[in-house]
Amino acid sequence: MKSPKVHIDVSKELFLRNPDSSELGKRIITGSIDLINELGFELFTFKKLGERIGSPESSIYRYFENKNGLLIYLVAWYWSWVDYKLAFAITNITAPKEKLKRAIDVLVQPVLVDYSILHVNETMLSEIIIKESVKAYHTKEVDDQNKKGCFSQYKYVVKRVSDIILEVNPTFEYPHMLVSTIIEGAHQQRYFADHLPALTNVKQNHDAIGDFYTEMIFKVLA
Amino acid sequence: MKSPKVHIDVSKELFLRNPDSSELGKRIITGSIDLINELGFELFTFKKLGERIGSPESSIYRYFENKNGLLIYLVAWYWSWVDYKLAFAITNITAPKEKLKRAIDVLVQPVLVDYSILHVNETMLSEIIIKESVKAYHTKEVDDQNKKGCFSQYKYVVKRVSDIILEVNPTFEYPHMLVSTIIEGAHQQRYFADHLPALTNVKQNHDAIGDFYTEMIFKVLA
DNA sequence: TCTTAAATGATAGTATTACTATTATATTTA
DNA sequence: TAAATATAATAGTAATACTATCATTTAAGA
Repeated sequence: MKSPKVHIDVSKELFLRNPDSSELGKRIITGSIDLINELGFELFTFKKLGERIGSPESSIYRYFENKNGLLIYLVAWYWSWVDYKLAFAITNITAPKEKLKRAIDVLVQPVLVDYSILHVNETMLSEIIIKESVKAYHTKEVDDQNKKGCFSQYKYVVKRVSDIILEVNPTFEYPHMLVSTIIEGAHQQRYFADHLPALTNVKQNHDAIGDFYTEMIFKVLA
Repeated sequence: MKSPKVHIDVSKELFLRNPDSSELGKRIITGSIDLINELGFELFTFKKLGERIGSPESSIYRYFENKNGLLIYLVAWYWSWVDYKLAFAITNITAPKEKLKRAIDVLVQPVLVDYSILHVNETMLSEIIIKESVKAYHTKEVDDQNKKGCFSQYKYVVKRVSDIILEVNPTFEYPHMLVSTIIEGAHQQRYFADHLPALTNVKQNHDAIGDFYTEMIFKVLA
């Protein structure tokens, strides 16, 4: 449902009750983005979220099984939104290399503008993705959740960009690997730049991370 | 202290009491590697570890502040061990490209042989690193722990390989970024191959991950 | 508009987790 | 042999991660 009034849909395995369908649901999403950002995912609890939004935690449990389920929802929402941005960024572009360049930009550039679609602060959400998204799938339940389709939004983004890569170089053997390396790498390097700078190379007044990965992808495909 | 009887040292910010200095300490390490592998880090607790090794949890708390501290110790031990393997792999090699090739191999090839230095099952530990190590530094305490030097073993490995990169190409601007991208990328792709194969490209009877990253690094440096 | 169903709020309760504290008993060291 | 140190055994606490119940509000259908 991508209409001018942008609405991001995620599949129904991702929640018990659709948070998009009620006021409380929307407060849960808005509030959780705020609170995870403030406390970090480990210290974030449904109890605290309930206090923040003025509702009992038992009500939040009607929307999500647990806090990991909520994180998976946020991650899926994010990738669904990125997919929308991707589609928009490459519409009417026919030259494969230019298409790829624009796609990479969407993936590796930081989200600075707050698009504020509905009740979601995308800038803040993208920071959560950088800091916490690995925790969404590094769990014991990953295989079950994958079977249910919890990660299909992310997979779809990877597939979409992989297809562009194959337009640029149809014989390249590792398109998915290259795309997921770049996506995860860019997130990780932004995290390192903030917390473990010895693991990266940050330059003043210049987006080293974006440059590095853009350069890398074209060299690998050459 | 790298002698023929290999002994891996980690700095003393990483524990309350050195687990290497007592029988109980060694059982804590051996047992935790077993149990984290079995349960995953989330379900792993000091209580369960105590039951496994036949000691009360309060005794384990004398060695480590909490389970995150223990994970940081295991990760640091691992990188200290990798650094030893690296030093060994490149001794007496003078050609920079050959040196780099050997270093990359140490970083991206899976740990299949159980070297069984002391009480540590390195193969199992390397699986923990792949699945759980991101949780060691994706926390609210990362900056404090970094200041204390908890991650210096990892940083040292990155620096060592970065220096080889600069031997191959002295003008390359992002050596640390390239090394950490490859290390984290290789781990992540092994995880994806097992749990989210749509995000990677696995080939039968052929180490795609090793090939991909080796090829990548030389193309980027060319 | 009245009736019923559905969602929410208020409250309570449980098992587990993540610790801290205390004391007795081994074990090591001086 | 005494003194210091480490471990075991046990208990206890606050917080977490839920589940359950029931009254009340809100929304939807006839």
